[in-house]
Amino acid sequence: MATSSIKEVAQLARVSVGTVSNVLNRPEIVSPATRERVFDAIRELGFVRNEVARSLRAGRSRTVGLVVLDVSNPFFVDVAHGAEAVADEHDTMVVLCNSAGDPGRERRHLDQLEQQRVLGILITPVRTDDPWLTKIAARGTPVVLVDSPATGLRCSVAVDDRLGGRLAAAHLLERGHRRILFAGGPPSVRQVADRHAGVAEVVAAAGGGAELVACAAPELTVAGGRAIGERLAAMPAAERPTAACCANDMMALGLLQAMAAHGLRVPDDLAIVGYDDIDFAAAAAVPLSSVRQPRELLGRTAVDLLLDEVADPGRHRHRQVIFQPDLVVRESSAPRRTS
Amino acid sequence: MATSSIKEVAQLARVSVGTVSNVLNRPEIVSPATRERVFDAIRELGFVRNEVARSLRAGRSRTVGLVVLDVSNPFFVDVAHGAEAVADEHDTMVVLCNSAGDPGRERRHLDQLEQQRVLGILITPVRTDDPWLTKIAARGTPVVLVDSPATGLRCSVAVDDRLGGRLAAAHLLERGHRRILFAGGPPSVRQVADRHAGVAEVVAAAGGGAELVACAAPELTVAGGRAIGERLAAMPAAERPTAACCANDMMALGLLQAMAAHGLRVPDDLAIVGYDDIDFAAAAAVPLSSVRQPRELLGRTAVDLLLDEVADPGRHRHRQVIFQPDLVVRESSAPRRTS
DNA sequence: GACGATCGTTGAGACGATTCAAAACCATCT
DNA sequence: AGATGGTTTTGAATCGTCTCAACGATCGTC
Repeated sequence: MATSSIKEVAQLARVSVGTVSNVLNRPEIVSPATRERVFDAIRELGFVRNEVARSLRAGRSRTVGLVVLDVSNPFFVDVAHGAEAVADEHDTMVVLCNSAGDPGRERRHLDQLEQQRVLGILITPVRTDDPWLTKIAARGTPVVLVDSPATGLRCSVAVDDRLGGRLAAAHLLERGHRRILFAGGPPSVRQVADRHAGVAEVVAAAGGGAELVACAAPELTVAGGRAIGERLAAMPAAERPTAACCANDMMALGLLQAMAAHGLRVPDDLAIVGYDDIDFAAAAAVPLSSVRQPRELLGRTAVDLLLDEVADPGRHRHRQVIFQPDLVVRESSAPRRTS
Repeated sequence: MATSSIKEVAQLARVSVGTVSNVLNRPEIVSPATRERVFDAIRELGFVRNEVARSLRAGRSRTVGLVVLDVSNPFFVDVAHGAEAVADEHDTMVVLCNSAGDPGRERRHLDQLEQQRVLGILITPVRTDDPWLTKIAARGTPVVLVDSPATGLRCSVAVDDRLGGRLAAAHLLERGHRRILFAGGPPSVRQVADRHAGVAEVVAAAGGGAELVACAAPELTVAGGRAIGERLAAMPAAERPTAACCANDMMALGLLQAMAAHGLRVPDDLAIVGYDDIDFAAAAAVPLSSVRQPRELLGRTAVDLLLDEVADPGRHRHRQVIFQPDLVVRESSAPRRTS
């Protein structure tokens, strides 16, 4: 019942603790007979390695922290999945922490992770370039920004959000839409600002009477999208935009639901393009066109960068990886049957 | 850069390590002057407590593991949220692990948590009564089952799924439906089996030509619900059930989407009742009626039970807490306008 | 000025695993 | 018998923190 230690295993197997440790870590240098005796003892005692002691001795734990903005957003779940896959290969654990967009929660998680002496921290920060992150890194815990570009001081993986915005807008313009809505969220969120900028850029360059209407919800959630949808439905049809770029898929889903609730058809009355291409997007009542991000790859690459830094901090060069998004066209922005 | 230890702090503050430890843990027994000197040293060195060493010394880490079936299901996110709230109050961390319904992944997570010497493990197991859980508990890591009733051997928190099924079915019968579908998933999942049983019980007792049709998807996901919806849409209208109870809200959403895609109206052509009452349910295109579970409370209670056991394993008595679900009626099962 | 009592501070073990230089063992050959 | 070389095994030191018995001041009291 009380968990047994290496010492008790040694006693039972009549060897020294050093030998037990060798059996555990380099079994090949231990003679087969001894090895077997030790394994028997381990089995008999139900010995479970104490990772805490290992970590103390090693000076670091075999764990990386991943702090995300919203665990309920499937986008981050997928990022986490990718991170876990790579971490697994390196016998490392990922602990998922949810800041929920709250700087206080984020800070508490960071403190805990630092105290746990994690290998490193992957984070989508609430505020870009929080000086606290620099302090943490300076104290020896590498930090990699996820879905957020860094300056040369550290590693980061991100997706070109401006390009994503351009892709979405260009697609809608090409489909003949002239009055386009950007359904955004808090402009303090960099991802939103960049996507908006991309859309604006293309619309401005289009000419031919193309114009952009912006509308922001307080949160990047389904509810936020619904709220914007309500406002849209209340507009006279003539003034209403004919297409919408959404800051993310959750909002796009909300918008879609609001349209359905008011008897407006998608894409006929309103074409919609989401962002993230979460699995829900393809499965929506009207399958959503969306800007796809390499979600798992983001996670995988983040861990790669982190482990590279950990393996040899001397040789390591900070890199800022930027991926290209691409557009997945589905029914929600199909060519307009009307007019 | 190299993180500094209590020893260096002591040196800089010209006190013993014991005193630094006292400042950290019982500041009131240290004289104000010394205390200040130590705090200054801590600040100057950017000292960060080493939780690993603390855990080793204490014999356990201030962490509980929470292993869930599916992080992308908002139900579990909410459970985790509740757990975290209580854990926070006790200066404890929750690490969220996703088994994704895979026994192998579950097992790996359990091993890791045990090696980390967590305070205890909260788990929604893939298979009920996995003997491995008993072994873990016997070795000294308390286990609490979540959303799954236990026998007297350990604590558990769960919701009466049979009752939930009865509530959903009774509601639909009361609305005049006679041909009712149960949209389920893998019958090996206890929650599904119980909900099904509850529905079946009430339908059987109803008489008046009430009948139950069962249809199972391979997964309790949106896609699973869609698949069932496709089959439904393909049926001649006369044979089609007029109402559906779903094993969870994800499936209900999928079903709803499939209906919309085929031009069938909810609730007129098909009334739908979901299960879990996740936030998406209320925000769906047609707001979903659903059986509500006290999600956060499940998490809160699980941690309470766990910490009670940890605090005094001697006095602790295992308890099996069962909550009552209740039905939330929304548009998706509104009275039928037709006939 | 001796004796306690009180209050702060100290320092020596733990905790459990890893590491590594040194010791022990064994077989073989001179 | 002794030297040689190779393989196994050992045991002490270490990681950073906490705990607790013991120690030293300081003060009041008689």
